[in-house]
Amino acid sequence: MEDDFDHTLDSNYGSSHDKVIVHLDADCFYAQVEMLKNPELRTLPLGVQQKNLLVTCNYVARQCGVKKCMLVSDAKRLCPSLILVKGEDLYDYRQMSTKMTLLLQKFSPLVEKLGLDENFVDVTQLVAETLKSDFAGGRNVEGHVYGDTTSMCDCGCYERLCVGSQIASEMRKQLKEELGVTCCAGVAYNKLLAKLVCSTHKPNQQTTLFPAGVSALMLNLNNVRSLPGIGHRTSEILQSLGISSIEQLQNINLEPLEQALGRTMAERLKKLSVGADDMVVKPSGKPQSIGLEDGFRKITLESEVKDKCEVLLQRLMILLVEDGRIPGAIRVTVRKYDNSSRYSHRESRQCNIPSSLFLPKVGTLPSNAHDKLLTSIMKLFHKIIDISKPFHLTLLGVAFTKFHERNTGKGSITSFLVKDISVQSVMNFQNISLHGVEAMECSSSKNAGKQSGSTLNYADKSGSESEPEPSPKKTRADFCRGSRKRSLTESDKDSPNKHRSSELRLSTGEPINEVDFSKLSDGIQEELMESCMSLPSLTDKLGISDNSSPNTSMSSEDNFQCPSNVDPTVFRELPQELQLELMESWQTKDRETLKVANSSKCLPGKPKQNSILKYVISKK
DNA sequence: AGTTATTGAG
DNA sequence: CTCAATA
Repeated sequence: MEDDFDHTLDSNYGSSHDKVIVHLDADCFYAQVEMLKNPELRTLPLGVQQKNLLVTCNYVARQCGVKKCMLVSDAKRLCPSLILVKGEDLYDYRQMSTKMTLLLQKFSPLVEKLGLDENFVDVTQLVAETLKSDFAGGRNVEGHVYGDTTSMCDCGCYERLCVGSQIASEMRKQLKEELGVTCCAGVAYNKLLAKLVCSTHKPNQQTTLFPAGVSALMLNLNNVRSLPGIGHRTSEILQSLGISSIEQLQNINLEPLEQALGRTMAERLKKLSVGADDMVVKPSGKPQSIGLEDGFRKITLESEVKDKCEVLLQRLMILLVEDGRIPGAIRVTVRKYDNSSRYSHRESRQCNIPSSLFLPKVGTLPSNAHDKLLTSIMKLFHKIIDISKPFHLTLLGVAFTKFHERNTGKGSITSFLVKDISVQSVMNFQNISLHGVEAMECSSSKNAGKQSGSTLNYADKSGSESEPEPSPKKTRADFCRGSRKRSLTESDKDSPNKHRSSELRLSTGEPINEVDFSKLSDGIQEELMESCMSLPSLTDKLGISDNSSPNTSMSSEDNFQCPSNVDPTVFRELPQELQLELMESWQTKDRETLKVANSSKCLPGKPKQNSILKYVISKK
């Protein structure tokens, strides 16, 4: 660990060979999970269905010519015996995805999730340790090697990538043995190449790429569209420049490219085209926003809008409780009817919200939080849509952002109760249904239908902050022998049986208990009381920006905010009730009653790693 | 500096 | 459709 891997000092950043990246991609992920749930399906042709779309299918089905992203009707024609299971509730898939990421984190803390079924792992460190401690010379590649192996690079990458391939093999072995999941893996010295080479041998195989094979791998790509980072828009622009093949992209001059795409994009694409990529494996934490949206044919009435938003909000509250953090702002998104541009012309507005809405009010449950939020949502809506004129919407979305962590210790009684109480308040509201539809693995093949029922989907909380294992000095022996202690029993126990979609699930898997405050012991009552009092002060300090400038276009003005003309230091010390009152009176434009004082920025620039400590310190 | 729009990936 | 990263 005294080795430094400071790539930023390299001049050839992006094309140096000093990292080892493994990309893992689970084979037909949804279908695999379904087969684990019901092993009888293993030998039968199986398809996973969302709406009228076959989002994926197992390899038995593929032998009949069934492909993913087919219409269900077409697939049935091709393979009449095809078994179909609904894949709209993503719960079990998320659960498995989390387990996979957790398992991979034993090899390196640098695990980046891509969707539910892919992971990047930066194993540079583990490779270095292995090379250091393992004197045994013979370096063999596990699995396939892509392309040419004759010419060699002398920077040492050959040995590193060999060890990388062995690590990848061990990862796949453990994923199979402990979770029952088969994966493909790609091993290379950067993310781009690891991902590209991963898919060269499917399924359940792995491939390693050495520098000698890079050129061939790139040139074998069919067109620029298959480069990660080039989507439909960029590929259209490139097309208009007469570029469709990778080779053309490699050879075009930088200037015209810059002209069309801007300097940063142009330079990035040029590098990508020759297999250079300096993207770092960034451990995925919790999402920065949690939202839901619903597409539909038309909505023209305000009352319909309100109804839709209310439903979205209800479901959103569940996700919020599962997430455990407190949002600092809410955003509303709208898509107006527009038959010219098939593409999403969307508009959104957001405003801050007081975190007090999400705290337990002891004794009196926060029944009005919902209404307050709904009011905010409608206000935001009115900023986008002038309802005095007719309007026609095709989509509504609501999302929470600007999260901050709950501030009590993670295992603390309070955090448990807070969670619990929130859950109850949500449940009280109405009964809820958890349902998700996701067009995965499919390049959005038009929801021709109406009512594209809203999707429930959010990143898993496998994140870095839960820090399941600090992984103290892994040696090769460690990962090779693997820790097989875990999981099998665990996953058997909470086996993802028939979870009804209306069932409410906490992320921790803990049961929801009734909590009667008065029955709690005095000590606990006191602790709860105390933390309730301290919560708003801390969270307000962390989460609410002053945003006092009235000139910044559409923002602030109404809705809840930390009163900008109150010294936050003073504000923080006030009792919760008073804080609330201040905020409310401020919100209702009753601003004269507030003392003017200096207002300083409450939020640091980057809410990146949301450690409370960091926030506090950077607040100076 | 903070919001909003666009793009890309799954 | 959800979420991140940019612009």
